[in-house]
Formats: sequence, C-alpha cells, structure tokens
Amino acid sequence: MDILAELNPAQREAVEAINGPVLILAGPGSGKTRVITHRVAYLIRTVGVNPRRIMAVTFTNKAAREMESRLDKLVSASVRDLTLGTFHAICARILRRDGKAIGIDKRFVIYDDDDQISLLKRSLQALSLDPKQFAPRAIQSAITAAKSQMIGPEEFLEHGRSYFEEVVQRVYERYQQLLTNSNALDFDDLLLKVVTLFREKPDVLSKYQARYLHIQVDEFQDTNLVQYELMKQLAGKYRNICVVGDPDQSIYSWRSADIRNILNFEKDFPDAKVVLLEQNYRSTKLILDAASHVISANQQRKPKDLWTENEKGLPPAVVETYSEEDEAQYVVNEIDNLVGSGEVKAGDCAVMFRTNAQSRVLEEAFIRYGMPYKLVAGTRFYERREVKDIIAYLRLIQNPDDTVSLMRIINVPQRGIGERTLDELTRWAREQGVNEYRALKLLAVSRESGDDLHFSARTVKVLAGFAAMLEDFIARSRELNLVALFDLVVERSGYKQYLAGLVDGEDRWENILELRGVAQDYQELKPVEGLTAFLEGVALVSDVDDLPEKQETVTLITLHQAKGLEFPVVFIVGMEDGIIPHYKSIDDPAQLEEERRLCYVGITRAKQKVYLVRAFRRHLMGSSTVNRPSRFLEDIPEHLIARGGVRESEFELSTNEVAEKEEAESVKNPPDFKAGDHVRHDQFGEGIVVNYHKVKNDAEVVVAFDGLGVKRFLLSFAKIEKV
DNA sequence: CGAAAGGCTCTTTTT
DNA sequence: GAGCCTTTCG
Repeated sequence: MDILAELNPAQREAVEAINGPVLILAGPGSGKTRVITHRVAYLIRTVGVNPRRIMAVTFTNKAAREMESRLDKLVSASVRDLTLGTFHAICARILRRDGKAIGIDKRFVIYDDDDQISLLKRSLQALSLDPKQFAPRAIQSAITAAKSQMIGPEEFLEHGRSYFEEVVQRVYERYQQLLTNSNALDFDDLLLKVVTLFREKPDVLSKYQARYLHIQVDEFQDTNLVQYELMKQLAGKYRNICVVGDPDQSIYSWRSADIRNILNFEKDFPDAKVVLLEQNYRSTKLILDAASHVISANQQRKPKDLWTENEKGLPPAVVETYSEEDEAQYVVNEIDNLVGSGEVKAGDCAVMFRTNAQSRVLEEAFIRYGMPYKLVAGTRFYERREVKDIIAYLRLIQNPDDTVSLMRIINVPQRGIGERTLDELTRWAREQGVNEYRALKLLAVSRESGDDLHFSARTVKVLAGFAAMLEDFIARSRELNLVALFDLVVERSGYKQYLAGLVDGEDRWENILELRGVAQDYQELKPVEGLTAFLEGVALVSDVDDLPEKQETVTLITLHQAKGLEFPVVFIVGMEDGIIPHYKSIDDPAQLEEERRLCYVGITRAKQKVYLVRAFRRHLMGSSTVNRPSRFLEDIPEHLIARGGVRESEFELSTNEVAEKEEAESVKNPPDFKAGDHVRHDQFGEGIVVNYHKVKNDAEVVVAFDGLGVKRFLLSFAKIEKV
C-alpha cells in the first residue's frame, strides 16, 4: 500500500516534510489525524526510521489509543516500539525511570484534583488560614497557573503582590513541602519535574534527545508553557519536530493552554515549514459556512479559508423551546423522527452541552422515552467515593507516606479515630518532624517499649491497630498478585462489611467490583509491578477514554469532550447567553472568544445536520431564569439557517419557508429524482425510484432494489446518485 | 465519637 | 439542587 496515495497535496506535503521543524495548521475535518498517523507510518515504512526513535504526544488517552489503532493498521507490530501517549503519561514514565537524579523516589503517587484540594486544605490549616476566606479552589487555580508557567513558590511574588497573592505564595510553599513529605506529585509537577530534570541533568537530557529522532505533538494549540519547553528540550538535538494544531479550536486556556505557543513556534524555529490544511472533508457546505461565520466574529484570530467539496446539505436548524424539559423532549422526538425515517441510526446522533449539569434533564427525557443513550463521563467513575477509598488503600501500600490517602481512609470504615484524634496526630507528628505515617509507626514502637504515649491508651490502641493492618498489607503486597491483594484489602479493612451496612451499599459494591475488573488487567504482572502499573493507570485515565469507537446509541457529551469527534447529526443544546457563552466568561473578551471557539468546535463536529437548540426558560442554581438567545446565533446570517420551535404550527411555518428557499434553488439545480429513475446507493447498489416527495425540510426517496426490497431514504443522508 | 439535621456556598470545561 | 461544612444531640 502506498502511504501517500490517499492524501491530498497539502496533506502529502505535511507527511513528506520530515526534516526540520514543521507547523501544521489544520482546520476541523481536514484530515489531521490522518496526516499524523500517515506521517508516522511514512517515517517507519518509507524512510526506515526505527519506531523506538519516534515520539507522538497527544492530549487524551483516547486520542492516543485512536492513533494506536490506526497506526496498527498501517505499520502493525512497530506500534509497540513507539513512544505514544499523553504528556502526563510520558512524563510519569520518565520520572519513574530517571527521577531519582533529582531526588524523586520512584514510588511517588500522582495527586489528582481532589487530592490537591485536600492537601491545600491541610496546608491552609497548617498556616492557620481560614478556608472560607481563601477558597482552596481559587488557590489551586493560582498555583496551577503558576506551575504551568514554570513559576515556583520562590518566584511567585515577582509577578504581583496583592494580599491574596501573598497568601497564595505562603500556601504554595507549604503545599510543595507537604507534597514532598507525601512523596507525591500533582499533575503539573509531572511535567514540571521533567523539565527540571532535563535542566539540571544534561546527561539525562542528552540520553532522551539522542533517542528521539522525530517528535510529533497533536493539539498543539492546547499546550501550556511547560509542555512547550519540554518539547523544545527533547527536540534540541535533531530539531525534527512536527506540531499540529488549530488556533480556532483552542478551548483549554483555563487549563493554562497558551495559544502563543503557536506564534512562538515560528519565532523559535524560524526555518519551520508551515502547512495549511484547509479542505474540510467532514461537513456539508451550509454547516461549514455557518461555523465559519461564528468563528469569524473573533477579533484575535488569523483569517482562514476553509472550503469543502461536499454537497450543500441542509441549513442548520435554530430551534426555540419553552423550558429545558421541552428542549430535551424536542431533541428526543427529533432523533426518533430521524431514526424512524430510516437513514439515520441512533448512533449517528450526538447531543452536546456546555456544562455537565445540563445532562440530567436530557437523561431523564431519554429514559422517559425509552431511548437508549451513552453519557460520556457523566458518572466519573474514578471520582466515586468508594473507588477513591479503595485506591487510597492501595496507594498507601505502595507509598505509605501518602498523607492524603492516609487521612482519607484512616477512619473509613469507622475505627473510632475521630477528628480530634487526627488533629492531635498531625500536631504531634509535626512536633516530631515526621509525617503522619511515620508518627503512627513511632507510636506503635513506643507502645511496645512502654514509653510515654502522648495519647490516651484507647487512642493509641486504635491507631496502632490501623498501623499494624497497613504494615500487614505492605508485607503481603510483596507476594500477592494485584487481584488477591485487592480482595485482601477490601475484606481485611472492613470496607466490604461497611458497604453492606449502607443504604446504597449495593451500588457502591458494584463499583468496587468494576474497579476489581480493572485490576484484573494487571494480574499477570509481578506483585509490586502490578500495583504500580495499576495505580499509574488509574491516576492518568479519565472517563472520556471509554467512549467506544462506534456507538450504537445516541451520545450525550460536553462540547469540550466532543473535540476530535464527529457525528452525522449534532444537537447543541442551551444556545443561550449564560450557558453558551457561559456567564462566567461573558465579561472577559478573551474568555468570550474562547466560548465562541467552543461553539465553533461543536458545530464543526457535524457531518450532515446541526440543531442549535435553546430554552426560553431554564432552571439555574435552583431558581428559574429567562435567558436571551446566545449571541453566537447572531453571527450566523439568516439565510443560512432554518428556524423552528416546539409549537407545531410555528415549526411548520418556518420549515415551509425553508422549503420555499429550497424550491428556489432546485430551479437552478435540476430536480433531484422522479419515479422510474435508475439510481445507485453506496451500500445497496442499483435500484429504481418508486416514490419521491418532500418531507419537512428534506425529501424522501423510496427505492426498490433488486432482491433487497424497498428502502426509504432521506435525501440529505442517503448517498444516492442517478445512474 | 458518630449520626443526623440544618445551613452554607457555588456552580465550566479536564490531564 | 447538590455537595460540603457546621452544629447539635445521643
């Protein structure tokens, strides 16, 4: 197979430019993934590069896996030797291997968002600061922002010094200390520590530089400064670095993504070859047109010319409903109609929303209607309390210094270790200059030697009992495989029994079993290795990742998660000021532009039909509000849209107008089909038209196929041509 | 110490 | 409307 054969000239240019830096600016649906995978395949198969010397970085595990499976088809076994993964996963691997050069114990745990907040609360407590006055969330985002720009606690105050910032500075310092005491790294540290490692240990850096002959970065518009720095370090020797991105799809600035990286790339690599991918293969002309109008309203942006050879298609539908319940009902009904008409499958449809909170009403409507659906990341499996609890036990076994986990489960199930005891333990530990786990061990030792115990006899007993259990787990972990260890923990900790006593215990137990199922994947590994691999896996995996390639049912998904996906039919709900754009972003021009990009991302997911739906009245934060239509709707010229509402009469009226518009067009384009025409269908082959008539804002064609019977198609979806 | 009840706040998107 | 925190009572 010729790797270049199925590419257009621009794509081919991007694939063949393998020497030196390359910047690929790729519009939505322009075959970006195809270019990336074919580029890697080209390097391996045509140029003969050893796959071990290629690194491909993605943003999500899902993207990584998708790439893996596509590459598997192109280069098969070589895939295994590639370095392919998210920034965070790749960095975690590097730190396990080489982190000790900068004093990182390879058993470190990775703290997620939740753990971070817990630790921040502990930091505030240690500094006697009031968490009400200084919200942990706010401090967290300040620290994350700082870390993303490689600003440590020492330099923090050079960048401004409001009272709040001074507080942040102090908390930041303490927080880092506690992380170190816990032998833990947060997400930002994973990246930052690698950059530090490379800076401080040139020999380590040159080892990696020598290995990676080619480096490729996807979703470059979403990288932050640390990630950019990291890439520059890695590419420092060979400079064969290829980045792919689309500034118009940058929707993660709140996570410190910095579009300036794209501008700086051209500055840092003045010899970079720039390739534009502007042909869209995904959407119909009308959809692409509408999307272009939306994005063009942004001021901070380079104009771009997207075009497509696809057919004109149907105008995006702008639909008004009364309430969010009606909105959901409308979506379900419309999907049912589309599916009922034959050519669309439920799995072709996606419903997208701005905030996760919006999904509930939708779910209810789907359930009421009996229509199956798949909610992406609605349940947040790894954020469930019971799941986190068990993971905390397992993390403690690998790394007992993990204070966040220790404090999480030391009294779950209840062991009579209450708040006061824990406060006292923390205080005493600090006095002894150790972390809580070591303090527990000290206690256990003194207990045996009969020394002064500092705590009441009863308290010492329960604390020592817990410590003994943990020690036992640790000892057993050296010989048991992961699943056996898992079972031991769930039983011996009393967690299983504890759940049995809860009202929703059964549901929670199910989740434990599901987690156990994940553990089974690691069962074959050697005892300690299995645990490490499992913990790393669950720390860096998110729920989006289990979205199957091919859906059988309707997909409910946030706009952010939808990036990179495509669906024949897309509904975007909540097209109101306050939702899209989100009210928190409305006052800040930069954020407003990001909201617009988000809207753009949503529209450009659609291949054939888009519905922009809004509710006149909606419940927000417990009370009912009336929202204006999204300002982004105003960016789409009237002639590009079809309007509708839930009231049937109104809807009919406006679709009639559309029909008239289409009528006017069909004078220019010859009438589509009439009975007796011989036609060809992609899947069913040749047949004869037996009926053709307009329905709503589409047309239905009925075709008789030889030996296959009569099929009905909606013209907008069927790929039917005259013979 | 723990369970239950009441009050508070804040709601974005995720590796 | 939910989750988190505080308060209160046993």
